[in-house]
Amino acid sequence: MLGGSAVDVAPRLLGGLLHGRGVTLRLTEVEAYAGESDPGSHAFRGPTPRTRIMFGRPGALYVYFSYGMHVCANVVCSPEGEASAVLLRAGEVVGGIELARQRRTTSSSDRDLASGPARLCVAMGITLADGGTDLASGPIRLELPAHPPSGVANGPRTGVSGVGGGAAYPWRFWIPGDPTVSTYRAAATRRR
DNA sequence: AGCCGGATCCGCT
DNA sequence: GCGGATCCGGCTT
Repeated sequence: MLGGSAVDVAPRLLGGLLHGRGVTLRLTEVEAYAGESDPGSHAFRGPTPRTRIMFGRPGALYVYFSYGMHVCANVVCSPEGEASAVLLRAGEVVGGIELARQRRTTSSSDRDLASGPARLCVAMGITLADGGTDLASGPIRLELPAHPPSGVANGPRTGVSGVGGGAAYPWRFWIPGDPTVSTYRAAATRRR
């Protein structure tokens, strides 16, 4: 199931369901990170305390803290010892929408409830404490689609600057035309 | 021991 | 469309 490389697994997650804490999400946008060979990946410089989950068992949830205020969730794909993972970037809330609205107090429309990796985590109630939990048996569960989605689109990864960004790694995958797909934004150029 | 910069979001223009 | 918020991990001194 999840034993392959992130690039192979990522498009096959689209249309899949993420269940957890009273909310069900249909995944519409993901991003692949290949591991130690990938300059955009947290695992690029080898295992560290933060990334140990990425180097562990496939099917685990890797959650990290970003920009001082957000958390993002990834699915670990590769066999133990390797470190490829798929970032869950956006989805459509298809169950428990009232609960998702309560968690996402700043969201102005249902379309935006889980449109973005940090928003997705808030809507699902995912926190850093969920890092390392098994997506087959833990509090957050992943259900792959019965049939691989057709017509998947791909392009540059969002927000990845430097060598790992741009056209060299077109590893962002989404369901074309789906309104919950987050608007693309190139890596921010930092002030000064 | 300290600094730099980030797999982002939101509000204002 | 843009810039500020906000803090931790990882690398440098």
